Amino acid sequence: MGGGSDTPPFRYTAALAQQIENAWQDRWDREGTFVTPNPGQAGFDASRPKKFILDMFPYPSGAGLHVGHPLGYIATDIYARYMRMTGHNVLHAMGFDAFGLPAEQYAVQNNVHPREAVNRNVSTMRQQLRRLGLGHDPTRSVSTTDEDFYRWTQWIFLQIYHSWYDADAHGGAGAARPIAQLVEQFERGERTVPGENRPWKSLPEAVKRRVIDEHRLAYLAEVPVNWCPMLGTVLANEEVTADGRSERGNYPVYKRPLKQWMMRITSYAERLLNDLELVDWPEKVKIMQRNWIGRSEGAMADFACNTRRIRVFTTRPDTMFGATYIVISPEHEMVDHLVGEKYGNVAFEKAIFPGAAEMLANGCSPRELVMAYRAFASKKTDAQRGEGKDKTGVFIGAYALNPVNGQRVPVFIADYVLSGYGTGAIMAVPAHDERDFEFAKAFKLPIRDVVYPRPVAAMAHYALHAFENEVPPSDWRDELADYLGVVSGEGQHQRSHAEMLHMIRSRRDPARSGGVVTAADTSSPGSIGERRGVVRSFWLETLDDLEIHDFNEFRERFVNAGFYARQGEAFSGAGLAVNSASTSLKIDGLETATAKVRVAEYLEQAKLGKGTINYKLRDWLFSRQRYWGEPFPIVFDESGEAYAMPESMLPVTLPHMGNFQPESSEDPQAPVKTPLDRAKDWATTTLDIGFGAQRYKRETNTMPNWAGSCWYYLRYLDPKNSEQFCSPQVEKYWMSGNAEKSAASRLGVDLYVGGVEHAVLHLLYARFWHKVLFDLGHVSTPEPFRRLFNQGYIQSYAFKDERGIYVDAFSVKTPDGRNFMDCIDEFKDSQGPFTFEGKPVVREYGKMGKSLKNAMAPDDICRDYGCDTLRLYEMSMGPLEASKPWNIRDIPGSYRFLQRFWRNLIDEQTGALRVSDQPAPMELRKALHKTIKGVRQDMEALQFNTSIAKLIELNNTLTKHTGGGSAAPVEVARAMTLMLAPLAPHMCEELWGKLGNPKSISQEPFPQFDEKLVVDDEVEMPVSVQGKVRSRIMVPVGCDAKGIEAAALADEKVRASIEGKPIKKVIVVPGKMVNIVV
RNA sequence: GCCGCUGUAGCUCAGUGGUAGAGCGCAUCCUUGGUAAGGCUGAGGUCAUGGGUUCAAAUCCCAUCAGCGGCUCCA
Repeated sequence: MGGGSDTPPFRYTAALAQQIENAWQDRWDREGTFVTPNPGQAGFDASRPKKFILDMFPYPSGAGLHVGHPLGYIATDIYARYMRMTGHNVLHAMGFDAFGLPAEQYAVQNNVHPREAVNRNVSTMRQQLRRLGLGHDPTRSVSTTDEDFYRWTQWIFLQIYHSWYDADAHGGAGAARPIAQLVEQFERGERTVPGENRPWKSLPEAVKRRVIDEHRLAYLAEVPVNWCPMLGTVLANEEVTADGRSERGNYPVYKRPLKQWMMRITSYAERLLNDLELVDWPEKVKIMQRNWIGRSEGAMADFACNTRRIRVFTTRPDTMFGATYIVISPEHEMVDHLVGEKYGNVAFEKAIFPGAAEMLANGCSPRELVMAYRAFASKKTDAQRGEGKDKTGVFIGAYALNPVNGQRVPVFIADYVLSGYGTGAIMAVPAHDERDFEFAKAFKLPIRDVVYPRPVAAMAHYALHAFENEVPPSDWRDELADYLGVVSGEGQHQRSHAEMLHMIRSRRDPARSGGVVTAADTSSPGSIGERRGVVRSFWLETLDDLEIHDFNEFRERFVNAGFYARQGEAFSGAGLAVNSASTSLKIDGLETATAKVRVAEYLEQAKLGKGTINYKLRDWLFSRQRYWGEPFPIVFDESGEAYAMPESMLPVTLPHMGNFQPESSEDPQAPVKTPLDRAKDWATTTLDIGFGAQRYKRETNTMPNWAGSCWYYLRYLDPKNSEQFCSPQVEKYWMSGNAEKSAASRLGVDLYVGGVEHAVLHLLYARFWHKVLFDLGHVSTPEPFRRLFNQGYIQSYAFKDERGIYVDAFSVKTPDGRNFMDCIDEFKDSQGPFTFEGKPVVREYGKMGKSLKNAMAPDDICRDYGCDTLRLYEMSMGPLEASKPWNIRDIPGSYRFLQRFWRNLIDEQTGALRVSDQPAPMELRKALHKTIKGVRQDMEALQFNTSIAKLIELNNTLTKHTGGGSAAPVEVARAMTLMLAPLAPHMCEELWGKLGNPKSISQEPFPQFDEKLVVDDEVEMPVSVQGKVRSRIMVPVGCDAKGIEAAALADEKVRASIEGKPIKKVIVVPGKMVNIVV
């Protein structure tokens, strides 16, 4: 390492780095360097602004860290160190998300109890993180599995359980309120009981209870879940593969209704959406959350059917005149009531699905077909439902009435309508919805245009109202193309479409102008302009594309409202309503947006529906049939009623179980038993929860592993508090700040760094809990995470052998027998062949990971180079947010930079400091101050790669100085050490000590720059003639445009380029460049 | 299919209308004596492609191509 026996004794080698790093890590621990006091505690400085810096909660993997994991941790550490050096109180801690499936699976596979596995893995991970020199506050570390932690997770669950969502609060924005307030309102008659005519007091207890439970933000409901009988548990959607099998074990997964705890996150949909505007997050993540919440404006409309009404949801009420049939989901509860006795004669297909034809031939009834179709549809998993887009379905032998025109339309069931979205029923508008179009085509149902974009509307107008001279045998296609060009011409859109059509048409009326457009018309619509020829040929091409050749056929399309049927695809964009009039409502000619409003108004008036807002977001399924999770603080009495346990009984501790594995079965209908059901002594208990001592059964489901990560950041603030989950004063300081600042700076965590894979679920769930706590007055900010930053992944190559199994990527050889990993650059685009133990392997590229057998442990790099080198390398790989390939060959570059810097300050032979008190030469000093300015900016913006590049450049400048035999000026040495300290803290601590400072460098102020020293007094400016750079001139910084112009024109090379031609124009941008136009 | 991001030196990336840049790698030479060492100097670019706007485009606009990510019968 670092040379042979000749290596100078005090060179910065791996061995020296290790020695320095160990010494400083010990000293940081000993002195509690990174312990951060809370308000009111000794050492707390209230005058400093706060920074709460947070990493996404890691799961303590048994596999240990690889070099990809700490990328974000190193970044937040650098940022935290920089903030400490710029006068902030910094809170930066690290805890462990140790409940959940991965921990349980690890325990099963390694045959240890999860508790033991977690303890072991946490301590390994703490060691690894410590080795990276991360300056976390060790006193604030928490684990979700600590009783002292999950006691408060249960407490928050109770807060949610004891709350309801008052949609009227805050002028309609809504807020969570204690459920006791709801009961008071009912009692005082201030609020009517939904679905009840009787006053609250006269209601039976059971009804009261049902009403209250239906309002709770945490509630029990029977919902379809992903049930995997072989694993004996429900699975989250992301744990189910595309083929409807479990990710682990590849077992079949079924949809099965189960009674589960739910969280009413849908109540918060609007606020979760709107408050995204308050936070400084990557736009990408905001978009993902918006899509997930999936707000859509539309209308509910009731289609009368027999004596009942089918309620549909649509985002396009303006197309209601084009609704030619109705589709409801196969599981829709109304199907049984609506299904007809027998089929009459119809002009469309009655049923399409495997076996349907035979059934129809045998004269099966609608009911029988419905049953058969339901069986067919339920066999498909969600994923399979989406696979083939071929439409299937069954006409149920009933008709409904279209509320806008009274038209009788057939009712179908089809699995392309999902029961969980909207009302589970749609009006089908085949001309303006792709799915409906496909279905209508398959079932031979009518497809009727009701919206045309402007050009098509113009075509329709032309087709239906053409003058004699515009139809065959005249050259009508030319006329039409010309006319379309005019209609679609620039500046025409301000006019109403109808107005414009009228104007243009009347001008072309042969009765008026003789069919000749005169030159007098050239400035008004319909005129002859310069570009008419080009525009006309464009429209002729369009007519060709639309296969418009025969006038009568063309006209027929519009007479039958069958333009899109003929086109073969739906038009789902906005345009103008057509063919949309009845005796009660007429929207022809209205723009889509206006038409939507008009139809919604009509529906409301006619009591047939109303405008409404729908969300894709569903309530959050909060139960897991697992052992390794937080128990619910809930018990059931003998009749099965649920009761919350009082706060005083928390925590409800998880019983120790030797066998904690879930029960598996091959029968998808086998009764669901959770592991905790088997803990008989625990599952049944005698308690006094306010009704005297009674026997109760405990809730034996556990919480999902999202629960702990929903609020862990709040516990970092006050980790040892045994009275509250967090004291309000402490919460207020770290989340809202001490001063009266702008709203933006009061929004919680100042920087939250983590992978984009948590863009939706974790961040949405955590925001939801935080908002509930905010509404109930437990936290001071409406949002938990003000600034979010997604670090990229470290990627690497992976190799699979013939069996498709990953092989150790570090043993893969190139064709010439070298290790692939040592020469990635050369073989980046090569196809190999690559071999592992002589056998051919296939290369892949992706995220680094243990399972891909391409992971490199940070410990190895620390051993070979020191962790300062590793930190520096990881940060200089590229922008933090970018994913980038790990390339071991680039690490020595970072290592050598540290060596060069060290050598600039330290005599490698004696180990003595080698700096001089002489002032730095002006050039060096200027370079220093420019660097300080740049590094400060880069640090704030988390652009550590560029701040490192700037420091390398400065070090190169310094090397030129010291290379001449001079010692580094102390002002440069000090400033550079301080600037490098957040990035390579151990080396800089050491140098800082040698520079005569007893205090840890982490407490020292970051260098300031002198504004005067970052500007040059002379700048070089390029002079270009006709846009080409011909020369460069030096001008003083303050020089005005005239002076610069004179200097430029005086330049010889410039004069040569001008060649005496007359000068038309001289453009001078002071400080930037001169351009001479001749 | 839809949405988003990216495309600049061999590699990883800076560069928000005004001079094409950094680090690493590579090459020459010097020091060092055999190396993942130090220093000097240097080569290396159709800024993905094609149009447009402008005195001036890597940068702004439009289209296309390639790569990556997310969502996907969401009415």
